[in-house]
Amino acid sequence: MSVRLRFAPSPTGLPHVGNIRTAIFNWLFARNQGGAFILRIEDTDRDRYSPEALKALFDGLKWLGLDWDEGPQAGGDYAPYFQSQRIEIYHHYAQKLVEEGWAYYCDCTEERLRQLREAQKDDSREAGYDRHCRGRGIVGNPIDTDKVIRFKVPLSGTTRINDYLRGTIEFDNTLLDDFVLVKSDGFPTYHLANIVDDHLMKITHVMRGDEWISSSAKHILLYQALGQKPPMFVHLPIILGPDKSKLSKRHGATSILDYKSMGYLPEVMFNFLALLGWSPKDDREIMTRDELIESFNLEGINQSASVFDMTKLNWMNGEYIRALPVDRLAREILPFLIRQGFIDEHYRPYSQEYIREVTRLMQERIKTLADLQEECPYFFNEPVEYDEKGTQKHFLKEGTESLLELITGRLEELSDFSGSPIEEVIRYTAEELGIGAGKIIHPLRLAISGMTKGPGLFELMVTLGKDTVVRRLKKARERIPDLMAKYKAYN
RNA sequence: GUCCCCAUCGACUAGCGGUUAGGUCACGGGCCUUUCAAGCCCGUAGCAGGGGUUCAAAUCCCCUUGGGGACACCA
Repeated sequence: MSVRLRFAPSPTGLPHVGNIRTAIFNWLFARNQGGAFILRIEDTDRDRYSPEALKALFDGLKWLGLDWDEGPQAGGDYAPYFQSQRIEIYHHYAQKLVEEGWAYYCDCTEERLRQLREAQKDDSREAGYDRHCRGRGIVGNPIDTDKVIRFKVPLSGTTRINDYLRGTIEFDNTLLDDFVLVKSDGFPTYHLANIVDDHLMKITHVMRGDEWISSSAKHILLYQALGQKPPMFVHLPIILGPDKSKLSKRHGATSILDYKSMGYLPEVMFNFLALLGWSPKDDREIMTRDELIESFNLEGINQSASVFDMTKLNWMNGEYIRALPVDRLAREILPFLIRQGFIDEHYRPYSQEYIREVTRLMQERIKTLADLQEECPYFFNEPVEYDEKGTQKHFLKEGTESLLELITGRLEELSDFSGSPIEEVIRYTAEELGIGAGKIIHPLRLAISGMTKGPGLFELMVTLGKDTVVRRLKKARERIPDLMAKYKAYN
């Protein structure tokens, strides 16, 4: 029998990288085994439901290339895949459980439950529902808004869950309270809906976050009551922030779409997340989607939580960026340049060719698609200020003005403003003046870009073009007296 | 507080009784070089502690400690 895996998010917030990692593992295992990957939307919490979250979820999955064989938009033999559209199914099972004595109606008010909790807080003894209605024989209907249906947890004994990674885990039944199956709004809780659907949809492996371990005893009990065989559980270790607590909003970006807008490539997020908590057991780090599918297995999943390391993510993104064909990279960078206001949709005021050149020059110098703004604004804007350290080092020497003037004049006369003639002019001048070429190159770079780092100067000049270069050189020369005065005053 | 899970360099990890404890990121040094990157070379750095079992323990067992998670009419 082939495996059937599901990813069952609830659309209550933006898709968290932790959940996405879970989706990736499920997807990878399904693809590795030639099984099915099912997307099921657990939208039974009508208070927290958010259409934006649902859209973001689809966007995120599609961005990463996590296609589903069954689910919303795809359909499938077990449709519908929105739990909110399966209410009657849950009611049927809930009613059956009540009739068979596994569950009961409860009409305790919120107020009573609140007081109960209050009293238990001081007492510090058993927590949870006190089973007030367990023996009252209340008759009802799942749609009744003044009642809930609770599961009748055995008063003694232990429940064992079998986890693929951790073996058998035991829970004392006395620790469990009579949890709610159907809420007073008629919607099922996660516990009921999840078990019913996993059974009906013939899910073979439940791969989900670690945080579910403690509830899984309830799930086993439900499977038993329903006379069903539980699937294989694979509880995945959670993802931590740098401070080792569960990765959350306060650690910064947590939505997969945040990473998209920060300039990370989808294949990087996929590769990186796949390696967070799973290892191919060899030394590979950069792995293609196909390699990941081919290598993925349950044995490689780690048992301990792992820290989401942005530094390594940056490295990996850089690796992928460098490996990309220039044209593809330029295309990926485009939306970022537009967003940053450097160009419009038609490359104006520049050209596709210009953007391609900038991309080519910057390819090995950026870590994210958004880095151009920081790394090389001079390709799009005139430098308004000059790097401070650079200024002190390269602009304040006697003779810098005349040097710039000399070079500017010679460059202006060049009819062929390309790499080697430019280099020739500079090297010749250096020789003529009896100085190292660096003595000319550094001040020139600063004058042209305002920065002390960047692509090779000659390439940079060619890309910017003669007019721009000459204009910036003249402007820099004019400003040097001011700069000298300013820095002299400080020193 | 109760229950549960986890424990190898700062981070991600390999190791599944016998290894000089390996790789990657980061960090430090060097090479290359017009700067910054990239690339290449080298290096610093780890089995939480204590008991067992065994000829032999990072690997198996127990305890301690530490970290994390769960304790809803949320998932």
